[in-house]
Amino acid sequence: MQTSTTEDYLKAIFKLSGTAKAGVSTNSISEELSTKASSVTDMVKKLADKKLVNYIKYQGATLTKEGENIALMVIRKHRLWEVFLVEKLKFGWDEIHEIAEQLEHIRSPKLIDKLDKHLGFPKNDPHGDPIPDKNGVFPKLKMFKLNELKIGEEAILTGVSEDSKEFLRYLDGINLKLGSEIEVLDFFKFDNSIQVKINNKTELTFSDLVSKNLNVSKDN
Amino acid sequence: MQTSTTEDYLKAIFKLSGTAKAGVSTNSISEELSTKASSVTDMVKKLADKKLVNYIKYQGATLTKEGENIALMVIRKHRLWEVFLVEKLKFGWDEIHEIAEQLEHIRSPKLIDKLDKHLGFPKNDPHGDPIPDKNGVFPKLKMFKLNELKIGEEAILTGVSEDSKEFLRYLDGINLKLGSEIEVLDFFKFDNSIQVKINNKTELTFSDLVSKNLNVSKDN
DNA sequence: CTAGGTATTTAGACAACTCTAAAATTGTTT
DNA sequence: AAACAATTTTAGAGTTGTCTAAATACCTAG
Repeated sequence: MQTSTTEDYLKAIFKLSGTAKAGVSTNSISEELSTKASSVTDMVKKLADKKLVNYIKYQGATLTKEGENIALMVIRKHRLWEVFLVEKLKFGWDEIHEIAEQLEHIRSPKLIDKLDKHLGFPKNDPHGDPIPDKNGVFPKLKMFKLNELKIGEEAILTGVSEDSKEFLRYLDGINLKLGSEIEVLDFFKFDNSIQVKINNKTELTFSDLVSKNLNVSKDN
Repeated sequence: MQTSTTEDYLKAIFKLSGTAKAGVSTNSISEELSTKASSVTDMVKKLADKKLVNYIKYQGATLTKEGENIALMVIRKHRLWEVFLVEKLKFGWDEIHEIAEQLEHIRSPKLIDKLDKHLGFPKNDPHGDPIPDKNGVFPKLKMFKLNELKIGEEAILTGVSEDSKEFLRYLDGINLKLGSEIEVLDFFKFDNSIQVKINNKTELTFSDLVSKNLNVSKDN
């Protein structure tokens, strides 16, 4: 039975792994967890002893199958609790992360299944991030360009095709982030511009060029 | 900011204090928490340093005002989470204690207030135990004999006046325990017998003699 | 009122996780 | 390819909470 510290390390390594298969550096883990690099080295060795990570000196850490599974279950719990906090207890999106950081370590498989059911088996957390199912599988999402959606559809921003500095700075300026929820409000035929609502709050209009370069995902 | 171990110790001392003002013995605490007496001595000294308990060697520990307050808040959290688990997640009464033991240590004053509201400000947990309010005050309960209630009223069994073996065995037989909820369904004038529903489940009828000997408490 | 038993405390050690400071390794730059 | 910088690891130590074993205090039966 792993401690909550163990779970924090595995979650951090999972997050930092992304798509790359290279080892996650000691420094990046220490930054993610607000600890010192030397503490990370110690812990990663212990996790390697428990077969939760693969570790080669000076080359960082990767998760084993088992370590990844634990990380996914922690993420599942974190995101389900976030849904609970927002939907049921009416917390604002900004207030929930810290509380979910604590709740994610509650140990009881039955609890999390019942919570999942109580919430109606949500597929995404309030930030739009997907919630792994009980087998650790992320719900399958279909990828689109934003300009391929129809009026009324909602999707999550999952990437951009164009990554010039100007473009990224533009997205930053309008506070559009990976994971943001985009709802298509209207679509103007004459110039192919598109009116959207971001995160259920901000309404704005994108030119055809912008919307072509935004990759979004939609539940199926 | 106290650790969850600290909270466990304070809660244990609170429980063991009861009405008596005498110090709680080292041994009884160690039994309550499944640790060794020597560990308790160590911890109690540390709690005394933090002004959470009064401790005199060989004479046990009592809570300070501050220690008692923390204990009450932990109990409040524990019991509110128990209500949540039963009412919202549909757990059985027998399954919730262990989970609530974990949830009671989640730190966030706002969380517990919102949970309280979400649950409709319950006054009792599923076992019938009273839930302290946010100032640490137990809801005041009025004591009655069961036969003094009116039709439609609900109350919690808090004691018995008659404690013969037969009587207690009878209560045991019908699965009526301290903390059980009793709702008065009907009242028969001709023999003063009373029809009740126990824990929202079982309906049965008590003779006048039985109902006179059941002490119950009702919110005011 | 004292001997023996029980409860409690002390002493020393351990496990998990953290830190600082110093040493080792890698990698970058000219 | 040598030297400097950045990263990573090691060594040694601290904190919190636990344990075992031994010492001490308390209490009660004879």
